[in-house]
Amino acid sequence: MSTILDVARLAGVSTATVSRVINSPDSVREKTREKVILAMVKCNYKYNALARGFVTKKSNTIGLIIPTISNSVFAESTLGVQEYADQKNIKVILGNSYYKYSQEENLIKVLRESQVDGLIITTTNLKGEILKSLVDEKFPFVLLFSTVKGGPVSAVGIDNYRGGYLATEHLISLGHKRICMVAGNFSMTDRSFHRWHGYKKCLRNDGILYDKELLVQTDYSLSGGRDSIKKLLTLPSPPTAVFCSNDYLALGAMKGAREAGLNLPEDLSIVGFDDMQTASYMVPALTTIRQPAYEMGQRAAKLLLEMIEKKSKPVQEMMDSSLIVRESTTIAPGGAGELG
Amino acid sequence: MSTILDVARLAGVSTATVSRVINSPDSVREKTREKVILAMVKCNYKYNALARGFVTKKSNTIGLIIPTISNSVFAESTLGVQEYADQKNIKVILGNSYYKYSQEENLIKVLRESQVDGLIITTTNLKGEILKSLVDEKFPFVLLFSTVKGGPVSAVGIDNYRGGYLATEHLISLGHKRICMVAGNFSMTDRSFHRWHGYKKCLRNDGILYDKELLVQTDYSLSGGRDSIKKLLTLPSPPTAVFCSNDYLALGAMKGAREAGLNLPEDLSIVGFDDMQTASYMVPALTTIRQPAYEMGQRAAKLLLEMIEKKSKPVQEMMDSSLIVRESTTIAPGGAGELG
DNA sequence: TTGTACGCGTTATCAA
DNA sequence: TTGATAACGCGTACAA
Repeated sequence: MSTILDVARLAGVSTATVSRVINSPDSVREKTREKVILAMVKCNYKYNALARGFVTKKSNTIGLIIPTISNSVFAESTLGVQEYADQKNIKVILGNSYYKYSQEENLIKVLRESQVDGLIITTTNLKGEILKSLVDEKFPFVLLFSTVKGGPVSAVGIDNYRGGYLATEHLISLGHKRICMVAGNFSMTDRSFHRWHGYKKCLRNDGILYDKELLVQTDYSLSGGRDSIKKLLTLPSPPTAVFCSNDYLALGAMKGAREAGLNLPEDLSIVGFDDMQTASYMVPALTTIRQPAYEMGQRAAKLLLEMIEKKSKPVQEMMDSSLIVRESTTIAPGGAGELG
Repeated sequence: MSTILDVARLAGVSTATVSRVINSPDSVREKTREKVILAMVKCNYKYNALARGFVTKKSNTIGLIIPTISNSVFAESTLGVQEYADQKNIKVILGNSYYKYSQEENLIKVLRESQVDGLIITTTNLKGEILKSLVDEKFPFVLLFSTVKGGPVSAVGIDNYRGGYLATEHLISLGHKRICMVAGNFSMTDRSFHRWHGYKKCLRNDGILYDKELLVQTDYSLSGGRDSIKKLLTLPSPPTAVFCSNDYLALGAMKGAREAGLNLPEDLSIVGFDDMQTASYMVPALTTIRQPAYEMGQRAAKLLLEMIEKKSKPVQEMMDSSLIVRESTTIAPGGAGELG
């Protein structure tokens, strides 16, 4: 593999000149430039970005840590990050934490050793020591899908509490009183926890007694949704509606409910969370809380690159989320809702 | 940011000794080691993997190029690659080509400049010049989702021709005669092209005249599937079955068919391709050709790392694919199939 | 077991 | 406009 030194020798110039034709072609006389370029093709020269990073102390690489790429909402946000980074000629190294804090810790360590210029993290543990140390060392990073309010941390996210509230409110407006929740494990994600808080608060505001039997925590999987709803449907007084803290759980719940002999949506109204790309193609089409995952990824990338570039101050950005009503929710059996 | 030199000074040893503590701790006396480790924590030393790569000429990083992370089959394969790489302490830089060859070319260039040790590519253009140049320069890479037979290229994939054949055979065995195909654009992916070949050949072998009106090419999207099937259903002699070259198209086709007033699966049998994670949760559950995407990712990573390590010979690996019969296919209306 | 000294490919500074 | 050269942080012969 030839280097600028080889090129320089072949062209009869110094390495500095070769470097100049690469980085600021205008600063070198046309005649010389042509000589150099010719030499470059002659020895099939390939630029070494790593060596550059070594001296400029910039790798032009950022790290992106997500729970798992197989959840499509994170695939969407990843796409947003990538597209923005791409357009700024920044590479992105992807790592999955699998919702495990130890894995997240390790990824951060490894990525920093690789001299990434910054980090975008969908964290599993907002209170973790590792995030504190990033702050202490003024290492640029932004949290994604996580809204911390105030403090020295950049973040982009939505109001998960409000999302949970909206979902529940919708169900109540349809006349539902027995509303259960299938939630992602609180220990894995505080987003799910906040959605549950919104759910609980809404019930309370509408004078519905919170029944802790109506909450099931599970892992974010299709089968988790299916098994959870089946369990809930065996309760002495079974629910007529369910709020699932993501769309996979909702899709699983649809299957579970059908397997339990229910008709959808008549016998069970279902609300999801995320609005994944296939949500409107489900049967029945899924009512859900939309999260602009792609845009969030883009914003996070923009914020991070600004922090790296201009050493700008931490910013928390709250994106809009909204209820998308489709076919999976309907009036409660027996009791009439606002529509009845 | 402190370096081994700082650590060395603080510990009163040479940089070589610090380096040894990091890379082969056993080769240094315990007493010395302790001194060094103490010094490391004292100055909050962080290892610089980039500098190491610079001297060892190994970045311990590989590049992964896929069409788009928002297709869940590529998310699965990406996960496979990542998990294998992770376990070998290799980082993965991810890039999306969006099915565009120019983008793929550019990614390869950028990743090589970043000194990745190798590349895993789900290519959009098997005949492209850039792949040839990788071969010529003996740069380690393996193709994923692409089986080239023989030649100096490593690849892991499935037999797409056979997949198309199996899908069609299944439909024919159910008594279908008007079988259409909704395919991903052949210009974007030769996988789709090979599946179509299998489809065509199977029709021919069973004495069914191939009707080119029954083929629609579209982009790999939900709406592409929906719109395509709607168009096909307006044919004078509409199809009773459809083979879609991936599961997104199939899901879209389900929606389109319903919107056209059909009952599923009675009025239209649908076969997909990939067996994405939600396939069995669709309504009706999708009959499809299973592709072991996760395992393929793992194999590709293993192959690549072996090539990098041992300079091993190129290998083509064909993974198993199989027909998974679920609920979306049934006996042809009117005509009785084998089951009738 | 430990230290010295050089090299890796590039940029940046300063001088010409 | 161009050249000479130091510097970046680490690994590794080779020497001690």
